[in-house]
Amino acid sequence: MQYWLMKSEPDLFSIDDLKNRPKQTEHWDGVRNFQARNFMRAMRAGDRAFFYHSSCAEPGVAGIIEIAREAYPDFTSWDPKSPYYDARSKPEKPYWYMVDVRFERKLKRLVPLTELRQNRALKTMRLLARGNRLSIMPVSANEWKTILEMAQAR
DNA sequence: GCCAACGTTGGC
DNA sequence: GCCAACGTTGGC
Repeated sequence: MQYWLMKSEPDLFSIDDLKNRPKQTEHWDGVRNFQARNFMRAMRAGDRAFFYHSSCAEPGVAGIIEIAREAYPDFTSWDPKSPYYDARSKPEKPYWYMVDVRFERKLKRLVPLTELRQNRALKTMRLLARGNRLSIMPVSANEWKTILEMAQAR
């Protein structure tokens, strides 16, 4: 099983929003970056991901989600009314992809970005790399474990 | 709202 | 294929 981190702006879509969806499942649309798209295509059903809250008062890791369906074409990409519309993408030749995610649980507390930065065990974590803006990225087993432990502390 | 950092685009 | 210009991300 692989581990991932997926960013979302909680004002638009938070972990509680996912929790309140029917079947606690939702598709992860709107990814318009090649690296992030390629990571999504590498995801397998059953993989776990951290749900990360970004661009908000307290950015950080909020909870755990499961990959419920592997990558399939992001249909918002050929919908002219969607803010994620991209003329290069057609139903017969999709350009962008999405996965379905299922709510697993919230962490006991949100682990804020400031704490992640202070933890020496996470020194090489991709999320914390200078200038990183990827919205989807892999997480190592050690990083995963470290962050789970941080959520239990305090 | 600012701005650093980065990805993408497009002229050449 | 280079690289300047532009747009976007996301923390602060």
